[in-house]
Amino acid sequence: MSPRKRASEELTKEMILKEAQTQFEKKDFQNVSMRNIAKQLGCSHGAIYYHFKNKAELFYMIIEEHFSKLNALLDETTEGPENDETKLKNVFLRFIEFGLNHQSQYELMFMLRNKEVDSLSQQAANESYQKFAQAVQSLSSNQLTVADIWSIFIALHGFVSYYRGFVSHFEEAEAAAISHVNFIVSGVKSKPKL
Amino acid sequence: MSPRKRASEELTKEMILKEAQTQFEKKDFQNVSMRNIAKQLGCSHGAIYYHFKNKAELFYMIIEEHFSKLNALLDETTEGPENDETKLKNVFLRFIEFGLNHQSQYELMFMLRNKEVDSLSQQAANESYQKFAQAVQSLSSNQLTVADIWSIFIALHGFVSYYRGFVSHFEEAEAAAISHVNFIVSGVKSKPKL
DNA sequence: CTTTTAATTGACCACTGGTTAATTATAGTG
DNA sequence: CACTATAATTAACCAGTGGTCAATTAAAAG
Repeated sequence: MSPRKRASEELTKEMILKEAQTQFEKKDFQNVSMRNIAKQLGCSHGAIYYHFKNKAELFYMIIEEHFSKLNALLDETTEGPENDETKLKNVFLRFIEFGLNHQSQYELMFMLRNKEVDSLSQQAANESYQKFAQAVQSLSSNQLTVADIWSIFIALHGFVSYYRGFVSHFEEAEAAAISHVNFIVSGVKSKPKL
Repeated sequence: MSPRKRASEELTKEMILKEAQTQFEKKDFQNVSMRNIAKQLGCSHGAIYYHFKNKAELFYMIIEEHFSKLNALLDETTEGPENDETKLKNVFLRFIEFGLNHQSQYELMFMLRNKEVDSLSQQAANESYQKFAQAVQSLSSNQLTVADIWSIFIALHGFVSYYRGFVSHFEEAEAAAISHVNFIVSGVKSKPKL
């Protein structure tokens, strides 16, 4: 009554994570269930619990991965060959792009404050923010206070959290994103020069 | 096996709406259920369905009410006795205050794009936004484009959607809100005068 | 005092979802 | 080949959800 799969079809952590990611692209995280992940993988939902202690552990691995991705993205953009203002705009734009192209993950990373999100991911969020703040500081030739940079982040976050669910990919909101980024940058430029 | 309540204890639409509001203050809307509303009211959940067709109808009445409240708030602030710049800041601040003091309602009003929110409330959201845009336009002595005003709204929305769940009342974020509003206003002031 | 009428109950349905214990087939090992 | 560790299946449990409806009963109307 319980045939085991051939070795070639054996379930791996990676397969489960990948399928979860796939579902995250279509639904928000609340609607991604262990049972449905299993169904799509063609395995029983119980099997997943052999590889992951519980749902939280699975989801946590995913967001950890995405915090790394975001950090890498920020570094990469900051170290690019363009001039500082272009790079600053790119930091803003690529943050938005990241948020809109990984909406469910972004939600877990920056929008949930409930029990679902534990202190570990709060810490990861803070670290990513610090990276962001440092990038903005170093790319701007204006006097920006800590509060200014925070407001910039909030403004970008606002864009992502408004358009998420409304568009499914960054490109659909790209024009609006560029306009928003220009608004922010023009505000930054009004600050006194260093 | 089914005693009916005395007249003095009879259920009314208002009681149900009020209890739903109370629950909205503690939990986000996803976790407010017909069953729990009934439990707190000391009635059976079936009783609620005598007064409301379904959950959507109940929730919709609540957000309708809140769109009206927000509209009134915007009018009130715009028509105040202060000078334009103060009033502009107040419009921003009170929008944030509204969002943080009615978090679940704000979520339904401006954050949900799923099936849960129908086209009717989308329309109400647009109307409220138009009111906001007009207020900003009329209170600003600078040349603001449609895109600029949209960016301002997004920046405010960002504040609300970041702090919601993190603080439970506006006052807890008031200092940060003032700082954010000042950031926005200083950006506005860098635009050419009319 | 009797008949309406209106409000309420509670059982029921059909779901979704996480989690776990018992079970069994397979793969690797000696 | 036998044995064991492993990886999977199954079924059940538990807790919740929105929603429906016949039966009941309190209050209102006559």
